[in-house]
Amino acid sequence: MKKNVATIRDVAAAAGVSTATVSKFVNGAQRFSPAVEATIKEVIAKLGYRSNPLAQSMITGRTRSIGLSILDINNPHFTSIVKGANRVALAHNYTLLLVDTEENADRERPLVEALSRRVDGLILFSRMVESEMDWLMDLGKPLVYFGRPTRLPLQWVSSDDTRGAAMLARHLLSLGHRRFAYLRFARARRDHDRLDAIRACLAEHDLDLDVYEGGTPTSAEGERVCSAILLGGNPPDALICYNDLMALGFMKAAQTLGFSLPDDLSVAAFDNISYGQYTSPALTTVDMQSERMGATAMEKLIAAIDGKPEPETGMIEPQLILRASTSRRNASA
Amino acid sequence: MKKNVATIRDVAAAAGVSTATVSKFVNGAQRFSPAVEATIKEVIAKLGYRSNPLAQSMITGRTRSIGLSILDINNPHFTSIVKGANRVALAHNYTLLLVDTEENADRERPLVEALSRRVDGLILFSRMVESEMDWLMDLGKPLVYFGRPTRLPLQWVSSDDTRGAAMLARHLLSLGHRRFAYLRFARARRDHDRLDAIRACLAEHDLDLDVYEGGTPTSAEGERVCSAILLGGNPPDALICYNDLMALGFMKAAQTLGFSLPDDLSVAAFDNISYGQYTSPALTTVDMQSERMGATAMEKLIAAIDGKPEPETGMIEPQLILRASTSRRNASA
DNA sequence: TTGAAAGCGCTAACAA
DNA sequence: TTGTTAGCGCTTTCAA
Repeated sequence: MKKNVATIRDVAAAAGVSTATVSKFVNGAQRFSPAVEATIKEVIAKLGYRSNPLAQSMITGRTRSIGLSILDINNPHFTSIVKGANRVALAHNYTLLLVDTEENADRERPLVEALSRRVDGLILFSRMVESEMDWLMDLGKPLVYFGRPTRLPLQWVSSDDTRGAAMLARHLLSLGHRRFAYLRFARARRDHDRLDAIRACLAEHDLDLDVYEGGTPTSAEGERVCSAILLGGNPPDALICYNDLMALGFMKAAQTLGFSLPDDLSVAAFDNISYGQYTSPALTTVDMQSERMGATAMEKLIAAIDGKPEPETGMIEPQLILRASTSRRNASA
Repeated sequence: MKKNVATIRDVAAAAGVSTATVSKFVNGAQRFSPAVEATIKEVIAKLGYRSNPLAQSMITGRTRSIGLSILDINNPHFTSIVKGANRVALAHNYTLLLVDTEENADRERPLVEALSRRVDGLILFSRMVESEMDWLMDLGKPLVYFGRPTRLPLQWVSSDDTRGAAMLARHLLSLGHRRFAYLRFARARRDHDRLDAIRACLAEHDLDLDVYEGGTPTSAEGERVCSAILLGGNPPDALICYNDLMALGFMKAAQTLGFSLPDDLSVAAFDNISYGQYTSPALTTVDMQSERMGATAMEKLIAAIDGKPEPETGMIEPQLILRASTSRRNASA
């Protein structure tokens, strides 16, 4: 199996030129006499030579790869981000190195530190609290962060969660809902933005918000919490979930409990993962433009690597997607 | 931003020892006099030294990373595979490099060739026809292939598609269904196994199979094909789709067309992606054990890298998951 | 137990 | 247009 792969020296020897010449040829660095060009080309083909990217990187200091750290590869929100980032990376001839920290903040640092030595730049989704992220600055690599850092001078890309949550809350208010609940996921920073924005909207109408704690941002958790929300003595007529996954689980459990959606209550969430279309009722959601977020982050990072300025804001506008899981409040409910 | 990171020489100089000593210390290669050990440790901490994995790999020829090439990161089947593979890789202290070829066979070769130089081994999901895959053998790296190669002497991991499809077909037969249709995705090799197995089961009962061609293994394609299947003049009373994604799309479109599932027809598919639980009716499916497949592939690959024998078969047993999208044939239909 | 020295495969001045 | 030379940061004999 293990072949002894041809090195640049083998090519140089066989072609009767110096390694420098071969190197320049391979990198298209200059023009050559037809004779030399022909022989080099031929020898390379014959030997099946391909330059060793590791050796190349050692000298140039560039790896042509980008590290992307996400929180859960099974969450479609993140795969869309990866998709967007990957497209841009490919277009710029970069390879993507992916790390999945599995929502485990402790695992992040070692993984990212190891990753950082193999790439030209990093894009990070993190659950670490900002006060414990100073080490990021010592990595010595360009970096783009998902979310808005308050203290660290990091490049960032963020969805406008405040805006998105407000849009959703206002829409539900306009449908006549008055008893609101929010199923949160407090470890996410965006959760706090969403919660605050929803509260603010409701406050304008002198309405309260019931808040339920979700332990993980998953459909299983949505299922688990369902009975507490619906049978806990103070059922809402509109529920907002931290993300679509939780809403999917919640809706299934609610229907199992005999509730009818959206007649008994409206349900909505965030992300616009595609599977929200396939439930009954289909899920109303706030599209956070995951793929665009990934693409934007990658564009910013590559610009930073190339030393180009990127003054533009990294804030991404969300869009409200209305589907059948939200409807006008049922007067009889 | 760019720090000049400490090298092994900086450490050696500051500690008053040779680089060789530092190297051995870092790699835990031998024992040292307490004095030396203490100073080195101290200097490393002070300088924040971390060895450069690129330089290390150049010499040792090992990168401690694995390349994984998948067909579509937005397909939960593949993310589960990645999850499984990543778990095992992490446990063995390997980093995962991910490549998404986006169902584009032409893109595979350049991406995989580039990847192969940066990793110790490769795990491949491919849409290339086997007759055009000989170049894989020249990569000079251990390799595990998803699916069963007929000619190339590759290590492989595969789901037992023949078995899974037969289980599903027999179950539908036992429910009284007689008019079967299969929505295929012919570019996948597994599709042929499934098709053949379904045909064989039906043949035992002198039944035919209507076959519809899907262009992509996506929910959008399932939606698109729906009307042709249901309103094409020969509607089935049981439809099997190549994968869950297609079934999700199909079911939504069928309900939009006014069909009632599973009363008007039973629908089932393959993969057991989690979103099949959240549709109404929930989707009957064949669990292909995606996560296990990923884990098994990684285990085999790491064993191969370590030069250990791995004689065990890579065939993975599927499991039929019964849900509400399949039911006894409705006599009035 | 420690160090000197020779590279790994390649690029980047600088000369020719 | 081509070649010489000196490394990148590290490991690895081999000798001390």
